[in-house]
Amino acid sequence: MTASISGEVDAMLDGFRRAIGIEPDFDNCPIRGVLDRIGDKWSTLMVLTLALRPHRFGELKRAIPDISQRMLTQTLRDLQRDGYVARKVFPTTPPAVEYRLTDLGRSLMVPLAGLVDWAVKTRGEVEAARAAFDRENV
Amino acid sequence: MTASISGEVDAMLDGFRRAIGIEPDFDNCPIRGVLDRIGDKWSTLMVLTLALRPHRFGELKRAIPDISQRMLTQTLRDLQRDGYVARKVFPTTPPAVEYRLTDLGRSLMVPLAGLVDWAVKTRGEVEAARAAFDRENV
DNA sequence: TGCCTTAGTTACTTGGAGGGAACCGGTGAC
DNA sequence: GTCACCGGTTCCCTCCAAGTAACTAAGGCA
Repeated sequence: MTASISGEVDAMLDGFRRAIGIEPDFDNCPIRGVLDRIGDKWSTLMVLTLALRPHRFGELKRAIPDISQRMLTQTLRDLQRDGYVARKVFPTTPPAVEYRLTDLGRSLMVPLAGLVDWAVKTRGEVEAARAAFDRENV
Repeated sequence: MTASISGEVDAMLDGFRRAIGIEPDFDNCPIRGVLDRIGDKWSTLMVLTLALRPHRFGELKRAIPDISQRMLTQTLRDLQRDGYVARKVFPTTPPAVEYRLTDLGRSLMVPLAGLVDWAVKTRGEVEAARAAFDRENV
């Protein structure tokens, strides 16, 4: 780990320094906007699943078995509202509805992949840190 | 946006496909572990603040004015437990406690920078999508 | 006639994240 | 003596994300 991890990080920190001064407005913060989505219980899993291929409503329910129907609908609506997911209705009977990632949704996969990659790589370190902490703090 | 965004994404999706089959265990999922941290209200802001420079407890409270003392302590303990933040006590009177990012914590800045960068870049698109959605759905 | 399907919606409930405020120990300054 | 300072801890309360379960529409099928 060098003193400066990467130019990208430095650029972000500059942006962050400015942000603290200029915009202490939490609700309009673009970072908070995406973090709230990333951070909720199902969004990421849903985006990841839809990245594999488009899914119908029932397919998603089967792909993510422990999600409730209520949260499935709500998460899809939220993702759709933000433009990450497109909803296409086929007026058949019974109705068929297909959900697929938009270009915007697919573009989220890039930073998300970075995060997932980091999580997998540092998994062991984090577990070790937790074990050490719990040992020291009875 | 091409058919395949990047090799990294493809690799992640492969990993994800395996994960759905092998490990449907939510609590031990390394992705969920980092997402829960990233997703909570104060962790990211705290990591970003500590990335600027080490801070004392009171400095953090002043840097993030609307955090409660309770959540400041709790978030710091969580970050410390996972090995992202190091806590150093100076046995002076009154006591001084310094918090700084560990190497592991600094390494998180890389994927985090990617996410922040993406959030800033796509901010307009998301806002437009929301406005369009709200217009169509009364 | 009644039961199956898909894709939802609605009402009720609960667990946990987070907020507010009071309290604490040790010490130096007034 | 008591006030302030720092870095917490503790208790209590509130609010919201999420879960559960029942209900819906429109048609196919037996």
